[in-house]
Amino acid sequence: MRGRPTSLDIAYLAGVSQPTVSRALRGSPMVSEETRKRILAIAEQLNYKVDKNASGLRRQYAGTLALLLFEDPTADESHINPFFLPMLGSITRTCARHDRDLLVSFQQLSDDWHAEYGDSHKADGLILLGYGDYLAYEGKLAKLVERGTPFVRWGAVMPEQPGVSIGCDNFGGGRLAGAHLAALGYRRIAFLGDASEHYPEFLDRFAGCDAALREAGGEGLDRALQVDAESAEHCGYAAAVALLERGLPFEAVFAASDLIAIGAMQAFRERGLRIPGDVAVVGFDDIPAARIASPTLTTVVQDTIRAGELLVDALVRLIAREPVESVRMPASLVVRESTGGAPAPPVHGTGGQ
Amino acid sequence: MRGRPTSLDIAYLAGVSQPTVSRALRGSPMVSEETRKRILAIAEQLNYKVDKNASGLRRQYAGTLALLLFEDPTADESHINPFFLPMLGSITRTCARHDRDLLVSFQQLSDDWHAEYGDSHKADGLILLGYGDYLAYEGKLAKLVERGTPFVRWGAVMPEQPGVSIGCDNFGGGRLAGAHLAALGYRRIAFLGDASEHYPEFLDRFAGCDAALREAGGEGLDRALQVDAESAEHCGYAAAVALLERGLPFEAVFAASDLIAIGAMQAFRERGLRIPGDVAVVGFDDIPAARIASPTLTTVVQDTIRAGELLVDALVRLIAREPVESVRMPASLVVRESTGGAPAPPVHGTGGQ
DNA sequence: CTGAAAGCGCTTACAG
DNA sequence: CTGAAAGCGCTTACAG
Repeated sequence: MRGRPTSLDIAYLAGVSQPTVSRALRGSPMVSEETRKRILAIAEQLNYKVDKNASGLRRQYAGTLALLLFEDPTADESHINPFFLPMLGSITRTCARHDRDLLVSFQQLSDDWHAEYGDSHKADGLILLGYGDYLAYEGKLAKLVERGTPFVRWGAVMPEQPGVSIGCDNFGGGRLAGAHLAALGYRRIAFLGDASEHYPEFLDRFAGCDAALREAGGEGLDRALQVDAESAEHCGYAAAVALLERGLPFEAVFAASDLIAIGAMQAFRERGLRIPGDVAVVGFDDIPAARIASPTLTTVVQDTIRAGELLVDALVRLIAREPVESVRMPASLVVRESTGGAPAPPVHGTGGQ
Repeated sequence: MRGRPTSLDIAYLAGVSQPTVSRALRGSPMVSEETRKRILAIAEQLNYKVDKNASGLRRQYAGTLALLLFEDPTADESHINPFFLPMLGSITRTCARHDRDLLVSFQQLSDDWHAEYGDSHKADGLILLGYGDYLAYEGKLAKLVERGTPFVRWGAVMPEQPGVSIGCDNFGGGRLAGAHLAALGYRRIAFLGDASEHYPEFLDRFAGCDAALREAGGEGLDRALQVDAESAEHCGYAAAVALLERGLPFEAVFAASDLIAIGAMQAFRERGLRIPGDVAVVGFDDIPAARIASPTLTTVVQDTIRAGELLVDALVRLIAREPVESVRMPASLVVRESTGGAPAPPVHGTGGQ
């Protein structure tokens, strides 16, 4: 027995045929209890593991899911959006629960990832994460559908969309933000984020906030107070600067993401504006930095842990050719100092909650 | 031609034998230029990808590296140490450059990961990341070495250590922190972190700081001002509280990691202590939050991007049975507001640098 | 430069 | 309940 043991080695030691070993190991009911036990004991002792390549080849199946994370082209190469970190953790754990391995890869939206995976049996299906220009991306989704590659993506849930999406209720989240600001008496609210069909998530957040302001009897969001920004601190910083340069009055800012909000707060602070005294700020995502920023950031929370579970569960079902629906998850609001709605926490508030 | 095309389909269309297709695709020199071109064109057109299972089975090789990230048992389930995020990005990119896939898995230190991978041909080698009790872990490393499983780990580089490690010069980093504090006139410095052989990285940071203080003519670090803490915000918070309760005077804190530092700063702030006025703080890691915290945190920088490259390069060489040495990477210090050594940055300082 | 043959280690009908 | 046989799709000596 040279090197790694094979099922044949075990068969020899157990005095049975090799297929019987295979059956016993996979828990087939067509093996006697006694034989199974003997085989399992030997396998354990030899530290035998089924060869994934052989098994995958025979079963035409990889037992692996691929997670493709798209990097914002604007982000410097070391900075993945921290929003995805807990989701990544949740995805890996859910994969383990389903007995799948997880291949992780960072991609540019422009790459040929839609061909690279799936076609090579590297992975049985794809999980697509990341912000980016949706229109540049929709075509590739359609191509995946056409080829029958199972995939799920995190992002805006829209009608007529190729494939299955899991996303948060961005409109609802935006509405929570808008209602909160309206209740505090804010009327002229700026929006930092690319609110166009290129970024449907941001657009929905914009629309939700707009709706809440109107419901509160106001005018809604003013496009003159909207500045494009992708989800990165330096974009938020630049957007805030651009907003100030327009010279229009505003009392609060709703940032399309926490990274944008944090960059904007930095710009405001450097220009001597007090937060929330001169300008209130609301973000979106509740990344860890939202609690560390000064002032701490009021923001819309998405349940990233649950999201990771839903993504993997949906993909596993898709691979099994079961029907799967897109899911829009509820969002909630957490009020912190940046909108003046909460006093400084009396007890330790950074590690928990 | 049903479903996915195989090399046989291409052979048929190209009018050659199947092995010739295989040779052409892998760039063997034993194929005429003309034949190769014809084959490549057909493969391209059919969107052919080599089946990884078949190829891996035949070559006894996975083309895959496994990244095992150990979670701090104390961290809540969604919080991976953000320090590892840029490293993860760098690792995935370096893997792509080496034409390897990356399997990612989160493990408890107690799990049987040392058997799970490698033995099953899931991966050709392991990358081990994560903080945790080193002594609980050393035995498993020795077992990996014994089995001949190629692996590299991120962590303290020590003599007589099983396997290959890539780590930063923790002693040197601690010395930079100590020298900085000494130069500012601080003498009584507390250390927050588990400075024992269970956490050799923290111990080295402690020892480096101690050495610098002595070199500056002081007494070194006082164990009475050292409080155990693992790398998490709530641990740093608790450690700072415990430190204050001891009632001993101290002027500055060297935290074994940024997460500890940020938790500690929170505790100090809540008790009305000014930073750096009443207590200066230095961290270690330079996670993104270090720049967002208020005050911004002076800290020791590790080059995580380079670290990711070194880890993958080393593992690839190990797999090829080439000799590989452990590497200790230099650390540097970035001075920010928490030690009062730097004025508030005049320009935008959050996104770049 | 190319082809016929063997085999990587499994899983799964097919017999018994 | 168990075994003999075939085959998943490649790669690689071995001939020519």
